[in-house]
Amino acid sequence: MKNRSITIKHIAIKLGISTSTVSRALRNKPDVNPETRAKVEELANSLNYEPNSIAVSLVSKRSYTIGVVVPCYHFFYAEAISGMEEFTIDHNYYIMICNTRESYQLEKEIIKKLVSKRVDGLIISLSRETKNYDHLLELKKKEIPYVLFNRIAEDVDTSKVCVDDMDGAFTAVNYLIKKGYRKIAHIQGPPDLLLSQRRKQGYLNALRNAGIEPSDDDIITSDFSVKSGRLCTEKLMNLADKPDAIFCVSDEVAYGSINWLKKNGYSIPEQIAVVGFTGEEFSELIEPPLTTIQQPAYEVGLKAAEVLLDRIENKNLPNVNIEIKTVLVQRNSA
Amino acid sequence: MKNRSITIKHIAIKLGISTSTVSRALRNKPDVNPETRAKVEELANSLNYEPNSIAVSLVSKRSYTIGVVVPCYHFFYAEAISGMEEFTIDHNYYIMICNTRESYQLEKEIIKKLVSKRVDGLIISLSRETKNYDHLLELKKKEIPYVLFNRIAEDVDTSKVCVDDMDGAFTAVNYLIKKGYRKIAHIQGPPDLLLSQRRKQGYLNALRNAGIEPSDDDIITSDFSVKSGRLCTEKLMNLADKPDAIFCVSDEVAYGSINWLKKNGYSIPEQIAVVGFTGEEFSELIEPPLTTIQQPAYEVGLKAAEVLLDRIENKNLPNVNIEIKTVLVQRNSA
DNA sequence: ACCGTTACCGGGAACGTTCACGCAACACGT
DNA sequence: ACGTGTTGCGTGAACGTTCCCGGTAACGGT
Repeated sequence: MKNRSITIKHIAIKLGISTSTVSRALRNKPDVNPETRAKVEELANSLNYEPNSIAVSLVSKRSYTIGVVVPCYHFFYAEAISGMEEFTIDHNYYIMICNTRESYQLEKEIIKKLVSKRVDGLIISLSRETKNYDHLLELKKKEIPYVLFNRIAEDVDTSKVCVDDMDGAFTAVNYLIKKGYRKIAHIQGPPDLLLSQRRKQGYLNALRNAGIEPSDDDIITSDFSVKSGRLCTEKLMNLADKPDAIFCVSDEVAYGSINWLKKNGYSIPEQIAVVGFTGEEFSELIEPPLTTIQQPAYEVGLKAAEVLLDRIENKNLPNVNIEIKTVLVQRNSA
Repeated sequence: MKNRSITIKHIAIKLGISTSTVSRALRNKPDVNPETRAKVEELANSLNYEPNSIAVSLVSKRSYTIGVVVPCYHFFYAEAISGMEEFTIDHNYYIMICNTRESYQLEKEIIKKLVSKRVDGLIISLSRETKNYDHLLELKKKEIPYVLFNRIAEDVDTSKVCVDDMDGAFTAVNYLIKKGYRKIAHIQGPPDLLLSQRRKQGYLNALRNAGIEPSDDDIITSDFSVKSGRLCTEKLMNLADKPDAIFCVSDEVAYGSINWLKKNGYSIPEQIAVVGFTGEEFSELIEPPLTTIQQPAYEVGLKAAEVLLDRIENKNLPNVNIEIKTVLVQRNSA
């Protein structure tokens, strides 16, 4: 009582022809009589035949599957994954998603497993712990194409897709300056992350560009969370020389910041302005609606998928380094 | 210059033994001399050998992959998928995620493709358009286990995991009644969705339970979006007999509702109360923080994965129908 | 009558594993 | 001397495809 799904062989036997002819007929290859082709197609249809893609993969050495490795399921990644999925499905690829939970160890294991599952390529956003890139070099050695996105590493030789963080930060801070704010603080992300560094650099550039000398006291480190947004804001507001504006590394940090400020009687944006970075769907729903730098997450995912698929189909395409521009969304928090 | 990854055969040849011995050695099977086993393991390690899981799948007829089909990438699904992924990865399964974008046609095609990819099972949340279940019956016929979650269909014979919507809605409305609200309106979801019906039923039950006769005018239909929350609220507040509380089918609808109410000068919760359903992360950040029914999305996903994996490992387990309880989160909007 | 071409089809190997057998070698007890 | 076990290993088929190669038959041209 074996649960055999129907194969090319069944069709061949039933029609009294060989499996190779059936195979040819089904894939619209030449060298098959139109009549036999019709008969094969008819039978295949009526039997609801579906080729076993495992077997196809074994011979073609292509799985039409790509591995996606993210460090968490933050809003940004959900959006980005949505973009990847939409692009890949239209090109007949499927995505396999894994979460490293910010662990370098897990990241290594997961990538290894995905390779053993013979994915055709990988789209990776590095974990917060990742400082060593040997596991990525291994991919290069095995000639498995991969693209880094969002959390990238500068000195890894591969294609990358991310947002122009420096430019986004510059725009945000510049906007604050134009609005008349002068004492602008920055709640930065984990300092070892490239995107944190870049956003901070944009912040510094904007200040210096306006002739304002940044102070170290005005830069404080968060971990992206709402809670740390609250904490950092508290510290900032206990400074002798209080800021009149805060540029936050992420929307969530900004939520925390606004939350603390309101609770402690500050009026936004009159007494103090807050600007975020991400452009979450909800940023417009909080009170006051958040002025923020919108990252096109969906587009980042889609682009990453596009770059990868190109490199899968054509292995010797050169690497690209795509930085997608952000857009400033002006609302009422600044 | 073929990019051959290393196989069991290479190891066999290099060691002068047969592939079956290597296979046995690597999988800790009996019938192999400890010495040869050691040699095999050593060589495999030094060559960084990873079994080709495609080939393994072909013979074992197991892919250790499960297909996840969702209608959109809403917050709830992102959370649920996170739960699935965490559970499955720990059991050495991988998930393949596809988005039907609320289309019945796409849902059918995607499921068919996933089957041809030989997934070991499926976790499905139905599209809004799905009224015909033939594609699910097809799965049953092929003996591919699948579980429905969240957007389930009552008359399909399979395992299901969802939230106890009726109970959640009852709790929410009952809470409003206890708080003294009497004229409670309901912004419902698309009426053909089972979860809409159940939440509405919970709402009705709570009212009748308190001796309040519900009025048809107080029930109005949304599509889950923030925008429709605004629209529905506007209609409700233009009624001759205005409600003093609104029970919303989702948090997003509640955001829209609150948004409209504030813009039009209503004070919450004094003049009118709003209660949501979902328990998004952001529901506590809006003004006023939203009282809502928290759906444990992560847990739903995890449970769905657990139920499916059980049924994959043991095909003749009976179906289960799991309803996970929600919890009322009391905040300031009611 | 001969040869070349074309159209159609089948045989068999290959992809990288696993698995059921079978077999040799040796040990043990009678 | 004989049977009986046990240990360790190899052979070959199987999983469901694709692909290379070769073969046959028919046809047309000289």
